[in-house]
Order: sequence, then structure tokens, then C-alpha cells
Amino acid sequence: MPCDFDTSPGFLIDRNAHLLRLFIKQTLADLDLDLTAEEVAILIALETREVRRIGDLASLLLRDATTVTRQIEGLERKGCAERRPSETDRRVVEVFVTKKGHACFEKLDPVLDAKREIILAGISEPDLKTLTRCLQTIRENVLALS
Amino acid sequence: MPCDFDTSPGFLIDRNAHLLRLFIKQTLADLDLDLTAEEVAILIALETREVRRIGDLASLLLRDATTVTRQIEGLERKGCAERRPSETDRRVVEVFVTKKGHACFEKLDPVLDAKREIILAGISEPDLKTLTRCLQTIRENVLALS
DNA sequence: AGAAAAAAATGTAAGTTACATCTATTGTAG
DNA sequence: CTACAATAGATGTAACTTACATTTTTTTCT
Repeated sequence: MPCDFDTSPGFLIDRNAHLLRLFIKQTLADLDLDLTAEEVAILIALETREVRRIGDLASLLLRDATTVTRQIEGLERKGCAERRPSETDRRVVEVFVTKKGHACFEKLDPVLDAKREIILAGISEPDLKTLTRCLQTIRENVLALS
Repeated sequence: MPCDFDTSPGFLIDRNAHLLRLFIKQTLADLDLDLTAEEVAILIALETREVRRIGDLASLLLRDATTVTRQIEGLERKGCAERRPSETDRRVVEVFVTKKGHACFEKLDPVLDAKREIILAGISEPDLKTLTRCLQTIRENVLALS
């Protein structure tokens, strides 16, 4: 049984990612927030990290920089982010969260926080640590492949 | 720190899924197989499970049936699968893997099997069990949300 | 000063997904 | 046994996610 959909970590990770994305989408709809899941990821990165540059966002989120550019365009169109050229290096663009972006984050963050508990229900503290560590290991292993 | 990209299970799952998909894509390119990652998932399901109906594939793979229909159309276009109307219920379509589909699977399967070891390197047997169990739990929790 | 490198944007295109709707068929209640 | 509900699947359409190749601008390094 080389590949069981119920026990293969690869399939489980893939399907869980899919379900989590649907869940985020639903949460955004419930809160009446006009954002995509990826835009949310960028918004969270901007709010919780010292990241301003598109390239840094891309490496943090393990995405191509062009992908991030497009998603920031989306955030900008929706009035949640703003690009400003850096003063020290004019190649660089710095991304800032607008007031509206802050408001979206403040609305979304506690809800995600609350639902996280539901999603992780039944998982003990040590198991959660193991889960995290395994996922980090797999990530590094896959990254090292390319 | 509500959402850390390096420790949040949600983000880790999402990014790992992304990386794994890139890895599958690369593997397919290396083997010169003209299939998408999702088509591979369906091919594996057809080869390793007693699943013939589109609806059953959809629930196994946690996808919408229309999505599966499209992906089977892809497999069919590429000569790897074949749809035949069921003889007992003419609403039902049964999906079969063709000779070419078998060949693709036989080519791909051992490679994925070998690379699985690399991807899971450094994870102990009990940790792997915990990982699997946690991912199953999360999947059920998220499914129960909707 | 000129070449190489870096940051970002743009053109383009593929892959993934699903909602709403439609057709065909089967099952069932009256 | 007919009419209506339910089921299986296909189609129209569209959104979301992603990235490769290329271009522009600016900086860095030789």
C-alpha cells in the first residue's frame, strides 16, 4: 500500500491545506471581509513582522516575488496596503498597511485565534510540539531537494 | 505573537503543501510525464483503491465533483483514463485507467516512494505516527466546522 | 565608467477550485 | 403508474494561486 490517502503524510498535508484554505475563505465571508486567503497571509506578515520589502515577504512566505507583487496589488486595490518607494534605495518598494488594512486585521485576528482552538482540539501540548517539529523538518527536507 | 510563520501549524501545513506540490511538479517534469499534480492524485486513487465513480473520487479526495470531472477530462485527453457509462445505473460513469495510465503510474510510483524517504528524513517512527494522527485530527476538526 | 547584480513590475499562461445551472436517469409517494 | 424528488454527472463561468521569462530602474563592484 504505497500511498494511502488516510495515512500518507503528503496527502494529509495537502488535503488539510485545502480544507484550511476553504475555512479561511468561509471565515472571511462570514466577517464580510473582501480579501483572499493569500492576501490575508501577507496582511498578517506585515502586521506581525518587520517585513516591508516584497522580496522579504516572498522569502518569508516561500513564494515567488512576482506572486507577492500581484497579491500586494490586490491589497492596494482594496485599500488595505500602500506601496512607497524606499528613500535609501530607490529600487526597493516598501509596503505599509493602511488604516483600513489595520481594521481588517483587527477584525479577523481574534476570530482566527478563537477558531484555532477548535481546529486543534484533541491534540495534546506535546503532540502539537511534535507536529510542529515534524512539519518544520519536512519543510527543510523539501526545500533542500531543490 | 498570534501567528508565527515558523510555528503556526496552519501556516506550516499550507506552506508544506505548497512545497510538496512544487516537488511533485518537478518530479513529473524530471520523468517527462505530462500530468498535473491533481491528475496524479486521481491516478493514484484509481490504481490503489476500488474507486470508479466520480462522486466517490470526489469524497475520497475531498474535492467538489465538478473539479474531479474536469481533472478526469484532463486524464482522458492525455490518454491515461477512460470514462464508461455504468451498465447498472446509466447516470453513473465509471472511470478506468488505460494502459498508458498504468505505465505512467508504474514509472512514477517507485520514484515517489524513494523520495518519500528523503522528505521524511530525520523523523522517528513514533513521531511520524503522531504527525499522522494530528493531521487526521485536524482534518476531522476542520471538516466538522462546515 | 561600465558590467554585473538586485528589486520590482509586466506579459503571459497554466493549474486549481467551485458555484450555479443543466441534462439524464433513477427512486418513490401518491 | 405517474409525477415529483433525488442522484450522477457535465457545462458555463469565473475566481484564486502561482510562476517563468522579460523588462526597467537602480545600485554595486571591478
